[in-house]
Amino acid sequence: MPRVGLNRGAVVAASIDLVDEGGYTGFADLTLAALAARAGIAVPSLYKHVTSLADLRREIAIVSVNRLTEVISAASTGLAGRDALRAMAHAIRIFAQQNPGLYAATQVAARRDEPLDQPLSVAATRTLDVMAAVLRGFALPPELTIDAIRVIRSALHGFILLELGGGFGLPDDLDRSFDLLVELVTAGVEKISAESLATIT
Amino acid sequence: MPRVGLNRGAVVAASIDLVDEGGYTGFADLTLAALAARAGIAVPSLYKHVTSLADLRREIAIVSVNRLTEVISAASTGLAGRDALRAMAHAIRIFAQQNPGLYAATQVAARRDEPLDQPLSVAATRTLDVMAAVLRGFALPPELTIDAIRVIRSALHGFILLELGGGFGLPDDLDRSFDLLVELVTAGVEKISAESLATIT
DNA sequence: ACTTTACGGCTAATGCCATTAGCTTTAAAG
DNA sequence: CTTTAAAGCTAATGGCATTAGCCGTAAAGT
Repeated sequence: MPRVGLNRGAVVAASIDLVDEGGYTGFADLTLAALAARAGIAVPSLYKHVTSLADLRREIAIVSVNRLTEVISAASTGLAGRDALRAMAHAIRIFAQQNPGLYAATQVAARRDEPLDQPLSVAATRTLDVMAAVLRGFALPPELTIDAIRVIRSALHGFILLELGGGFGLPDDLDRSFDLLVELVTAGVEKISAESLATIT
Repeated sequence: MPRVGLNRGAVVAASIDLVDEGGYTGFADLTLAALAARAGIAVPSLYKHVTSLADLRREIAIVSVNRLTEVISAASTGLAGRDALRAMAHAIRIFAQQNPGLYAATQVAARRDEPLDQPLSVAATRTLDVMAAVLRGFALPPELTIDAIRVIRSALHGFILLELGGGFGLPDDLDRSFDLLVELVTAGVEKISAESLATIT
């Protein structure tokens, strides 16, 4: 038995490859059997590096969330206000199109009561922080920032899920629909920003 | 073996009960073993009424989509324009909150190439028709109607998924965030409606 | 009323999956 | 050169969907 010489990192990396090759359902379809085959070892050997399939999924989710954060950050740096928001929106969509499996992995919510989800929770919080930073240019009051982020996340998330999942019949002119969505949300955020400023004044 | 006297309808009904009791993940967690236990028969006996688990899932999806269509229709009849849109939005969210499992079942997309998905496709089309009817009051040109429906679906869908999946940390003031989302989308649709009218004139 | 047939149930068996237990070997640490 | 921990292995278990094939029951025909 010539040792392959794997470690947790290599196993996770291999699983990420598999997830991404599997398209939108790659994350849900991930199986230890497939991973072991890819890594060139027997299935039970995986347990030397990973405590369970759930553990592996968590790890993949963390990596995916971090990549998404990175993408958002990269897309919006140097921009502000509506430009930053638009850039973020398109960057997220492109990430999802290019890495549908990882985007799907991004969706797993961290349970606050589950200690094992703690690292994922931290990663998710960082994403939200970056999103909040993108909104800084709108000068929204704190409570409205929370609402605005929720609205933006919802709209983008919903569109992307429907797009990846094939929920919009024909892929006809999806770009135009997405642009409209982004413009609509951007205009909405600008509006509530203006209103909140008016109230203060 | 005292016959239980089941038929396809009863089996599907029992599975729908199970899915709905299972909360948000009830649809994904549905298992023939659990269903057989609930129905009081052995697992293989289910195959006398259903050709596979996938078949059953499809059936559940159809029922769920039809219920959602009904909910939207009921909520919006007698209303028009922004009132109809608002009513639809809130009705969908309430449906999802009260029947998280069925709402999740609603998400399964019909593949156009798969003949078995045909009935589901039909059901989904009916939902879109009702949504289009809700938008009638805005007098949007046809292409914009498609875009508008996509935007609305995306926003509502995304919010509801994040809400049900626990994607928004604390459930703190989610109602307010949702109201904001609805107002924002409504305002956006009104705006593009006004713009398209202006273009024509 | 009697027979026939179709249907609704059953048990047994298969195969895929994750997971656990316990063994062996390699490679690094001493 | 020896020890030891890590990394691999095979074998076994239990949950799941699915298939094959058997048997009683209830309805349909005569």
